[in-house]
Amino acid sequence: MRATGSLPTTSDAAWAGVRDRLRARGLRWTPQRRTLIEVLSRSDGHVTGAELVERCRESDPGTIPSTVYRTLDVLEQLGLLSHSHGADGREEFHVLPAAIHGHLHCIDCGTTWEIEADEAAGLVESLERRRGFAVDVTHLSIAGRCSDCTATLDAAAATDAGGTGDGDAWAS
Amino acid sequence: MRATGSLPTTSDAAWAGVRDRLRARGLRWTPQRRTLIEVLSRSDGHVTGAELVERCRESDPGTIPSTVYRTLDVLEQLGLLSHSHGADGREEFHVLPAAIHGHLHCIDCGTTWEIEADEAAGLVESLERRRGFAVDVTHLSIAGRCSDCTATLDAAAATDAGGTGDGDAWAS
DNA sequence: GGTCATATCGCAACGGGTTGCATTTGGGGC
DNA sequence: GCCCCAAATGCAACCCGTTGCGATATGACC
Repeated sequence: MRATGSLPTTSDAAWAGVRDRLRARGLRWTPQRRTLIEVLSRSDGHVTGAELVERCRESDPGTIPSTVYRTLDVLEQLGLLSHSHGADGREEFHVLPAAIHGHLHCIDCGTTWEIEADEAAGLVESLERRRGFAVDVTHLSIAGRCSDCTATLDAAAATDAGGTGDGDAWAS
Repeated sequence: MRATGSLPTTSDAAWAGVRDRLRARGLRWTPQRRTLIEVLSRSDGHVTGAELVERCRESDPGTIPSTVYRTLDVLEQLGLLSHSHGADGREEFHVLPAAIHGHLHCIDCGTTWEIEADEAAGLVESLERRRGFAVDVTHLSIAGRCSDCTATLDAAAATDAGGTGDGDAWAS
């Protein structure tokens, strides 16, 4: 595990100032926070809370979940990450959102895709105009079935004509 | 609590055939399911899982959570309800969805609104066309700030010019 | 009415996440 | 270098929901 100096999946630069940004707000720089930041700086942008706890434990076996979650809240307030909920409702953290974006979630294969703000722009504007509702795009998580899984499913249906049958009410 | 014959918030008719629909599929009609159905038939359309467990306990103190959740799954397969996740990721059940619809969720006041399929149609079509992704509109839950809360917030900001300041990255 | 397969139940343990509170500790001020 | 207070930690209990499994009971068939 030691990863002597490489594997920087997200830009290290962005994390460099965290300590000072915390201090500037009267918040503190602690070993536990340092551990989490290090884990985050190595992550590829999409992680669940439980995964983060797990990875923190790799560096510091004494890691306590509540500490991690509380720190994640703080970092979210600093704008260093955002979270949404997967199709199953579990927390999913998005590290260093370079651009404001939402997520697409395939209920069959579980894959996640990002959707850029402009893809949702129509919806956002329409809700804003018609209801004055300001959508939090970063929290937006859309469930459904991806093209691959739809194809697989169609093929299966064609083969054993009859198939599973149920629960596809929404796949118009 | 006996509600001798009234308080039917959702159409009773829709629930009448449940027993037979279950049987037709080789599923069973049990006292526990009867209890849950009765609770659902009195509900106003939007409930959390925990609320349902709680209300079932009112009629039958011996109610076990896992039984309730499992029955909810079954009913969802029958199309009698659908679920999504609130802004906090908790399960939210939508009873007897008369029309396919998604939900809007104010992160400040917690109110929920329904959005009809056509309001999301633009998004749905665009995702279908551009990615072949079939959106599950019934599971769609959009977080953001409603017009009232936005107004309140703006007023507050105008007053003590400075305000809370943070975390509003998305309220473009 | 009795038999039997199996759907469902009850229960207990678990997983992810949150909360309240006593204790510790960062770090600014002296 | 030391003091002090608020921020943060650790811990324990809790909440919501899920899962595995042995025990029970529905309801189809006779």
